[in-house]
Amino acid sequence: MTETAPRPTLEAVAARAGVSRATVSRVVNGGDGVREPLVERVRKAVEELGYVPNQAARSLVTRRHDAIAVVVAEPETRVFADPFFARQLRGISKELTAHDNQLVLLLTEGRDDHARVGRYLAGGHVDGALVFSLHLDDPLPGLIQRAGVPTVFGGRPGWSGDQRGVVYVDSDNRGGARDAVRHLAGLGRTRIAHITGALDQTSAVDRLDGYRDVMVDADPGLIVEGDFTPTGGERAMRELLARCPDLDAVFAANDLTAAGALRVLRASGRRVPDDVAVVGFDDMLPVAEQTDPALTTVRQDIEEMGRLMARLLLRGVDRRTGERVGGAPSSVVLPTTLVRRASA
Amino acid sequence: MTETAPRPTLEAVAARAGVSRATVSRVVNGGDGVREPLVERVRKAVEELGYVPNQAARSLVTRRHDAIAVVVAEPETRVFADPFFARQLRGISKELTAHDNQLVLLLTEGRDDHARVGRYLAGGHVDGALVFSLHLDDPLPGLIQRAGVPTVFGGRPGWSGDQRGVVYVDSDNRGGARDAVRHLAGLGRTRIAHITGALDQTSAVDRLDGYRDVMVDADPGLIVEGDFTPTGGERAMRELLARCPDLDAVFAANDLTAAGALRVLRASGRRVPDDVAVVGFDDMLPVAEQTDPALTTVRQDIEEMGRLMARLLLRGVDRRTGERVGGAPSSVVLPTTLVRRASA
DNA sequence: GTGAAAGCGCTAACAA
DNA sequence: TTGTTAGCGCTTTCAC
Repeated sequence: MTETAPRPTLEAVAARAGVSRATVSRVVNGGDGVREPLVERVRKAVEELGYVPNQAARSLVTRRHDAIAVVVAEPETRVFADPFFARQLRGISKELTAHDNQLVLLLTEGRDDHARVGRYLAGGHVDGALVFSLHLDDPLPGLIQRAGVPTVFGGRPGWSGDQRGVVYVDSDNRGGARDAVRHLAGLGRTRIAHITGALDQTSAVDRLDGYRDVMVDADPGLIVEGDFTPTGGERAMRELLARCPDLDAVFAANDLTAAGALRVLRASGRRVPDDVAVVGFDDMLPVAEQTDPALTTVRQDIEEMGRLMARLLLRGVDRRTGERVGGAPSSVVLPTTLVRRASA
Repeated sequence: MTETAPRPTLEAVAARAGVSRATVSRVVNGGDGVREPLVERVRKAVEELGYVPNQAARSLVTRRHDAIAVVVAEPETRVFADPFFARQLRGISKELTAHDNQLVLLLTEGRDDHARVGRYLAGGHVDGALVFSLHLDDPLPGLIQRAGVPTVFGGRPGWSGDQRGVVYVDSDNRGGARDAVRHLAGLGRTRIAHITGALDQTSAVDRLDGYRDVMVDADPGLIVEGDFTPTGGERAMRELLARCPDLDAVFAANDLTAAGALRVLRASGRRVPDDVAVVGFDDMLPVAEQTDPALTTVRQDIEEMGRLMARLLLRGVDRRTGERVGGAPSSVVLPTTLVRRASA
């Protein structure tokens, strides 16, 4: 392995097959308009030489890259506390692979990286971007919009800029929250509390809205702000218990929060679900199935979210090449399902 | 945004700065051998035009891509049950970013994808590969080795092929396991059981070896095979309890397994750590801190592993360009640390 | 130290 | 249907 053998070029294949470079190119790119016998000969030559097209040369002329960027902002937060991220990536990867696209991963660590990402996207290295932006005040979405790259967001972006043309895929956080609270109500619970998520994220806001949809005139004391962490859940639960000792149910903004709440409830001597019923959100398996009792929760199809994001993006990208697509893609909100376990 | 403005080329910058393309190229690539006033003029032109080099054109001539592939095999297993993967990626990403390299993510779903990955790597699209291969019989490592791409493995690859030149970064699984068991022994425990991980993975094998290092002539009945999952941990723990009701400690191959074991212990009426002390492995926070009692475990620096992998790879890649590096990189095994919590 | 010119490997008009 | 030809934007000798 001292010297890597030079890889064969179109030229070499053409020579071997006894045709022109153009013909080889046609065959390699689908073979339309080339007569069968030639196609066969070229295929054979490609095979024998182990020819693989040089993507750089191809991109140089086509201006396509068959690559899309996945931008994940602020990985220090939620992204690394749970396996969501990996799940979404998997969905994205599957879809991209099916369309022969590569996935370029851009992880950002705060402000300094924004410029870098902006430059990269504006630099025309990829055909589009899939962006996960978690916070309401994140400057990234705006930056990316300015870069002029086709983009699909993961989760409703909560920024205040121009919303036109923004495409996102999200779970039905609000609807899922409604289902959770209705389920608790259906169990006969009347004093249903809510521990919110970090309210600088749209998912937390939407879940709170869903709670309010059902608990139209809920005691404001039943709502406490959490932050999507177990510790936050514990603190919030203690506060709730102090404020409303008569509560008989808790809807937590996510499973991690619910896990924290569960611990405090147990420590306080409450039995779950007998005294207090608990519902989470996410169906984050390593947590939801391991709590004691196992958690009733709202499941979102994370992998499907990823797949859909990629699909929407590729559709938009195809359009660039002139392919018909029947209108601009629009956002999609995926349904959630309530998963009943032991806690409610 | 109907028509994307054509991005400025070297030519344009050259014209604006009143120099040749060659000079601009030199400045853009470090500015060596160009006199200060010119450098300044070119920099200004670049700035004003918002020039970003076309990577495709550049790669076409340099044959470098400033991109490396991260190959993750079999994402359906462990990778998606815990946040490890994300952590490693983060470490990798940081290091690559610092060296202006992009991260191309290749997720594989079983055999069908191997050919695709092999083709991609052999196709010379990237300068190197970082490979996570979890199973002993994985054909991927061999495939990749054949592709002739500089590669660093995440975790000691356990395949039976030619080991020469194989570079990997791993945690000191064996040493960490020894520490865990010694800690239990230091607590005065004598009947220390071990629930292994999935033994088709080197990490599980190494941890078992570490256990054996300390428990030189342990009762074979104290060792039960698990699979790194909570359910496997439960099953194994039940078996252990049936076989050796007198055990006073358990070293579980990972935290998930420990969590399962903990539940069974509690159900059986054992108090932890009073009756049975438990130690896990990984320090997977969302689990280790949430169990009851919180888990004493062996921490590995996952992010550092990722960073190191990237560093080793880039070093090897640089060498290609003729840069001095002082010998081929060799594998690295990172130390672990015992984290004491309540369970032991 | 700087510029002119020759490609890198490919696709896409256009001609035949 | 097939071949010829002209670049895509850049780096890199090689003159000057």
